[in-house]
Amino acid sequence: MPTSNIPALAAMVNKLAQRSTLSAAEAQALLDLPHRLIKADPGNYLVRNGDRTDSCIVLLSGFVYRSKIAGNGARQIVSIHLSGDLVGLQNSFLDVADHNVQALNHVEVALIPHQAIFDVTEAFPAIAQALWRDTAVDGSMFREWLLNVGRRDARQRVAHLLCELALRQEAAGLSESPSYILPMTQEQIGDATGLTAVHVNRTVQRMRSEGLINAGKGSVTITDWERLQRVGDFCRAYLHLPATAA
Amino acid sequence: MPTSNIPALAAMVNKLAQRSTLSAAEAQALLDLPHRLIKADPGNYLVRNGDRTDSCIVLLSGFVYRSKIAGNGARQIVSIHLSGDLVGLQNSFLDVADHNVQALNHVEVALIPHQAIFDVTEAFPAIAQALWRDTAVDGSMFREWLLNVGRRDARQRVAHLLCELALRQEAAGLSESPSYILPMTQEQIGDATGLTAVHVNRTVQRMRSEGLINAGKGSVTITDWERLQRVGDFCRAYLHLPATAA
DNA sequence: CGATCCTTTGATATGTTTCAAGCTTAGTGG
DNA sequence: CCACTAAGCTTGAAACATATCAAAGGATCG
Repeated sequence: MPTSNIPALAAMVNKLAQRSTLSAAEAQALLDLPHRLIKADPGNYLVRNGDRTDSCIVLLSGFVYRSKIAGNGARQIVSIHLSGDLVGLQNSFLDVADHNVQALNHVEVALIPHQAIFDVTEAFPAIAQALWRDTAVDGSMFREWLLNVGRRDARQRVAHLLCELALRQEAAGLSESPSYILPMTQEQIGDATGLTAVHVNRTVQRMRSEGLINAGKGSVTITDWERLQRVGDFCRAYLHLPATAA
Repeated sequence: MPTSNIPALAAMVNKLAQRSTLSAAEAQALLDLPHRLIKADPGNYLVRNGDRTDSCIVLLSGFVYRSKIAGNGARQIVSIHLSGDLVGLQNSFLDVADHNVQALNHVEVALIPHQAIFDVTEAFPAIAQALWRDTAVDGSMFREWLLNVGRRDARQRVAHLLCELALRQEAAGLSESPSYILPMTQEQIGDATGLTAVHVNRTVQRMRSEGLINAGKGSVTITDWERLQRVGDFCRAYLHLPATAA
């Protein structure tokens, strides 16, 4: 149960409202979506590749990641999600899940039945658009990750990942720069960037010695944001976040 | 102008109908979408990174690809599209294009105004779902490419790409296996797989000598489909195509 | 039928992986 | 609350896949 009387899905609605205009009625319809609350521990599966899902996931607290496994057993993390993110929306439209969803740390999620999503989108076309836009942004982030993994070297990849997570957490109001929580092991960072845990380790050390970041103990401090962005070839446009005052 | 009196958007409608159920009225509404026909030559840009687009692209003939450019100038191709594909749907929801769309060979495309898309989806919820599902499949393909580029070696990557294109062309009724048209240079194959043109060349030669494929002159012949799939760690599930009789 | 783009080849450089071991930290049960 | 254990981090040396550079040969298209 949430700590206060803030509705469970409030963070999700806020995030959607950042990118799409929602009337009070539409926002309320989203808040009223039926859902079931679930807790999970680090590593627990929320969805398994091949599952036939009947609901989509809204992350209420903690972090989850989506991954795929190659035939040789290698894992590729394809996205990382933070609180307020709609994770399983894609699966609402696809017969069978084509990837895994796992908890990164202790998480709380809400499961919303696909049918409830469909119903609310039929009743409110603006909601359909907002959710569809969310799916489109998801796609944009995959494209950037593809560029990251396909065409950048190890240092750039890690820097880019750290920039993205910093900005997303800040945009979601989950952290004040320059520090944020990152409950990822170096192995998981490697799985997200197409690198080995060993090489991530050496890369992070190098970045530390260069005065770019300070990482460890489940959190990251960015010591030179401007330079880290330059190193990571980071440009926020692909996140399609609203322009900030700063 | 198309060669016969088949409606320009027929291939798109067929493709959508493979994954979603559409009534006759819905199919007709899609066929009736207002559009402008455009031709383009190899390399021509249909959308540029940063563009503010007002229409989405349906590919009528030929091939296009989407790409992103890293700060150092390296290109990553993030998807390849064939005739009947809806290419710019994502951009309908995003302020500014986050990638390029370019012609691979001589192409004919239809441009449909975003507004027309919105209108038809409001009138026909089933169309909204079908298009949304198309966006979701797009996402699924990005995830698989991410796995391909991040966790497979050169031979697997190229094999996987060739399998995907073979299957998609066959599913679209554009080719009979085992041969199909592939107007990509080895450099472009490299850009799609995160490799160098030189290394693609050596990899393709090896695959040729192994009796897997026969490539050249803008087309590919798969000489051992079963083995190529195994080599490429290819599993069609992520394409979310309807099950075939075979 | 020339010019440009694409493929091929060789030699060398380099980034990243692999393997293996020691070290540190965090969590758990007695 | 300490000791034990497992998980994660760090380090080094060697192997490997892929990139880079450079140049020659083929194909394609106006």
